[in-house]
Amino acid sequence: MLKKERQAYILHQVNLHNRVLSSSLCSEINVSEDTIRRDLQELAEEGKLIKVHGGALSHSFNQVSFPNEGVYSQNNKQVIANKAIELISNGMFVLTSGGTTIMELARSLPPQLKATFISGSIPVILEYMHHPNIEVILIGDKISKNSKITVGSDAIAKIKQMKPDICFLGTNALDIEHGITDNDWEVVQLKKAMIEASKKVVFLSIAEKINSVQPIKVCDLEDIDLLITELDTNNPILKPYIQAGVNVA
Amino acid sequence: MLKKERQAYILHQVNLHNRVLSSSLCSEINVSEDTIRRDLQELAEEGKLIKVHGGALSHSFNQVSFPNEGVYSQNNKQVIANKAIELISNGMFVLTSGGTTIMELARSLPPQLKATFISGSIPVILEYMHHPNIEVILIGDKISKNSKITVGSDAIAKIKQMKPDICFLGTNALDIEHGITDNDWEVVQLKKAMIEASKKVVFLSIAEKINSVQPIKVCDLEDIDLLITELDTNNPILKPYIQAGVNVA
DNA sequence: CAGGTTTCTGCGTGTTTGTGCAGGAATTTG
DNA sequence: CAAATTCCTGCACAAACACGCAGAAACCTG
Repeated sequence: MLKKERQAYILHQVNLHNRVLSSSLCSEINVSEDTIRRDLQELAEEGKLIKVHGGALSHSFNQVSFPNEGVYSQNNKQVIANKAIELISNGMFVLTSGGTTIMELARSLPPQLKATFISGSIPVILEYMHHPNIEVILIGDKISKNSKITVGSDAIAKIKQMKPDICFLGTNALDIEHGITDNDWEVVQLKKAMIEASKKVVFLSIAEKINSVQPIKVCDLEDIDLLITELDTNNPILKPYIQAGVNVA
Repeated sequence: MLKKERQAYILHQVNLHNRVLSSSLCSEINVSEDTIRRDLQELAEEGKLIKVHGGALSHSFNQVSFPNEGVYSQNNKQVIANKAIELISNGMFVLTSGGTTIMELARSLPPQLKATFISGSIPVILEYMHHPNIEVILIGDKISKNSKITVGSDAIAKIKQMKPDICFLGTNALDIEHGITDNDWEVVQLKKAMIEASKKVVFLSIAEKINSVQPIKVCDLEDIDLLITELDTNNPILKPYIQAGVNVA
């Protein structure tokens, strides 16, 4: 990996997460900690980030601080993303839906990963495009402006032609009785096609989505190959799902 | 292998992968590392790539780095965009390529316009999405990271299924003898398909692109239904083109 | 076409840059 | 304050680089 690429990657990470640890960077990029430190120092001299003990901070971080729904939920999605990433290995074909949890997954992909990612979500695709080593395949069709995702029969047909190794789906609502449910008809059609096409179906869900129901059904619990949450696997909330035969991570 | 061929190959590789190592190039092309270095240096001086220690990077890699083409060229593009907009009316199906001139067109669309826009360029699509009244259709396929556009046989097949009312294409190089030329093979394939599919083909070109040639041919002058530049139609630069039968606006 | 000129390429020289490692100083943390 | 990180300094080594030179090819040009 070239020095400039590395620095661009670091900068990208800093701007996304507002912070970065040199230790985690050095394991992601696979270079010595010294190199990372020198990079951070250089970038700091150029004023592109703020170096601190143990890592670096985004410049914008300073004034903005914590207005949003917060680090809490963000960290949860980080945890989920990290669990999901372990399932991806080089050479895989990965199909993903849209949504903030998938975004977090896209942001956290290790830079040396070489795989092919397929999606119809514009924000997610943008994230994939920043990654140095992954191939990106965009599913085309009419764009639904509110969900920023391509929807329609062409998109569904295209998905059905594929046989991705694994499929990651964000979750809107998950319930022991009603399974996975959602509130956008067109998105549901897409998700159904994705589930059907994929060898392995993984749902990503933050805990607050568990035990809630939405009007339109996506699939049953049996169709889930793996459910990833930020919770520990022996958390009591998950117990009924495990008993119902759902694999949980 | 000739020098020009070699440099074209290098450029192609850089545009394809966003990065290139001089070591891998020299084993691919089978010339000494010095020659590669000299080529890279030359291309860097022409501003066609960014040279770094160990290889080179695509220009689009740092989206930050376009310190050139200032307000002047921007205003020119505004003029072009305004001329182009007059050709669009409500209910039309409009097919567009990517590029900065098309971006300017996308940004300048009047908010009350109700039409359907089709493109495979991610930045352009993002612009369309912000528009309140237009429908957006995204052409899917593998994303070429450097041109930020979907390329491949699927995209071409999809374009060929369409019959848009009008098609706006950015121009890389225009010459009285060689017609429209470009430097990215995959993009050229797309443009050819777009030209074939559309009822009316409009090329947008800033004056500095006129009378220049690139290695790969897109189409002849006869295939152009209308050429839009920022120049006045009786500007002497345009005269030979008008005499050759090109419609100019 | 002969002779000269320019361009292109590869090689050898020494120099610069990028990276990792070791050991001691500085810092955070409990 | 003690342990653990993290940081800095200097050093070593390999890879990449710049420069000059020489032979070969291409290209004028009268």
